[in-house]
Amino acid sequence: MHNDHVKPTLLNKEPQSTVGHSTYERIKHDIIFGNLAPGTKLKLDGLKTVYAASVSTLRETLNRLASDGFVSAEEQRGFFVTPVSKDDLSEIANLRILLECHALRESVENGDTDWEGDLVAAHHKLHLMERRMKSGDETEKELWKRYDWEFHLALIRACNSKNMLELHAVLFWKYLRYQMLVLTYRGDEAAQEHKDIFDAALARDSEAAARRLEEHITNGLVHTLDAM
Amino acid sequence: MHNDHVKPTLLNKEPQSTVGHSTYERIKHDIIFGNLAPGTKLKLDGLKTVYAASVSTLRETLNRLASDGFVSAEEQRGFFVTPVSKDDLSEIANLRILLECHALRESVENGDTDWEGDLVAAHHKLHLMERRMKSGDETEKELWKRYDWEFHLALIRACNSKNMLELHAVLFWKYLRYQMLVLTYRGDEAAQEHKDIFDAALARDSEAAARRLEEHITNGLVHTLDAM
DNA sequence: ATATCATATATTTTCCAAATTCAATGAAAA
DNA sequence: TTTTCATTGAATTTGGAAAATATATGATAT
Repeated sequence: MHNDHVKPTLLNKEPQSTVGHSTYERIKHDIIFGNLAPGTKLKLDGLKTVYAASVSTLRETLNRLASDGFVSAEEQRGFFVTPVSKDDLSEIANLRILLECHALRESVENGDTDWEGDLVAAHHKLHLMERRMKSGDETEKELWKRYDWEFHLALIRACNSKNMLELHAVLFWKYLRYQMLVLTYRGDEAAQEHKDIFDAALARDSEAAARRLEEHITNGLVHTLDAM
Repeated sequence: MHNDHVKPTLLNKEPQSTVGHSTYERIKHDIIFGNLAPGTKLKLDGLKTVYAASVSTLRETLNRLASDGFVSAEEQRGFFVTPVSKDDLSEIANLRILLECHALRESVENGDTDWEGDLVAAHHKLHLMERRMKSGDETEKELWKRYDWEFHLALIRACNSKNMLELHAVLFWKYLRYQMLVLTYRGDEAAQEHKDIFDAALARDSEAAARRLEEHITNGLVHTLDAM
């Protein structure tokens, strides 16, 4: 916890949640976690009542999501939740491998002490959560996936490329939608793979870390494809 | 010319240019080609008169461009043309190398006869243009860059990944903005490099093609960095 | 029956104006 | 002089209503 005793008026720049920003987050969340099924027509009137926002605000939101790829926009025919397909999933997984493994190598080679500290913390939190999941407590899948995300982010954070991190984030969440879609998990194996990657990263063995990360993603891909 | 004698009402789905779509293209173009300088504040009232569109339409456009990364949006403080920096340029170039070289290898290994044909055509058009540029005719830089783009796209088009092509397109245009910014060109060397890549691709030597492409992008990066 | 066309309904696209928030200016107090 | 506070003006954000377009329905003709 860094930012505790800050002057409330000076450094608090983020929580100014506008309607636009919060509906963006909400719709994105609903797409990723399956509340809005792939292919669903997103009629403005309907969304207006559900998300309590005006047409203008909703159109801004949907346009942003369309650029991200979570929503498909057809000129003069409205917006749809982007459909899913095995091909699309494979493409996303392969791009994730390409980008995330490269970023991981860079990160492992450049990461400083702060990076190591954050990584240890992230893995610890994920590890605790994975043990809870293992003992049958599946009530907090979303929290689990947040820790999963924060771990993978911590791994590559020291890659020194803002552009890389932005691209990777979009890929990660697109990939997550597929995981959420099939509703079948491989907690144990994934947990072990996380540990293996973590160990290699701390040992500063960038090649081993990248190799294990590629396996990790590939295994997840196969698992998800099988379940589709 | 493929689509000549088509029933005008049936297959003509694209040219339904809405105001939103065309202002998106225009503003994006103006950012890439420098008519809107990096850092410029994009005030809605101002844009309204220039682009002849309403505030709502403009906000949709700017939100899309913000997701693409051409515009920076600060909550409750409006929109700006995304600033430039040497670091950002390096990041973009490195990402382009990572993605485009990978896509090229895939494409060279999978491309069919149609791909080869399109590639030959694209290179021929680019080559003609490069000769015109060499002889001092710098009147049509934009057309030249379009052919450049179409050549690079033709190279990787057979990579079998829609997601890859979309990501690559954004990177290419971001990279192009920097080239346009410095206004100094290295026509001759680039032309030779294009030819070398082209030859390797046609010879189905994916590794050589990828190696030459990486050099091509690296050389361009160094050249642009020097000019900044 | 099938196809074609006109009408009516639904939906998207666009514009405008009210509401909110930020930035600049200047006055009053320390 | 410096800081603080209130006021004014400018810009963004939001909502809602008019215009343009697409979809559905039904009638007419082939």
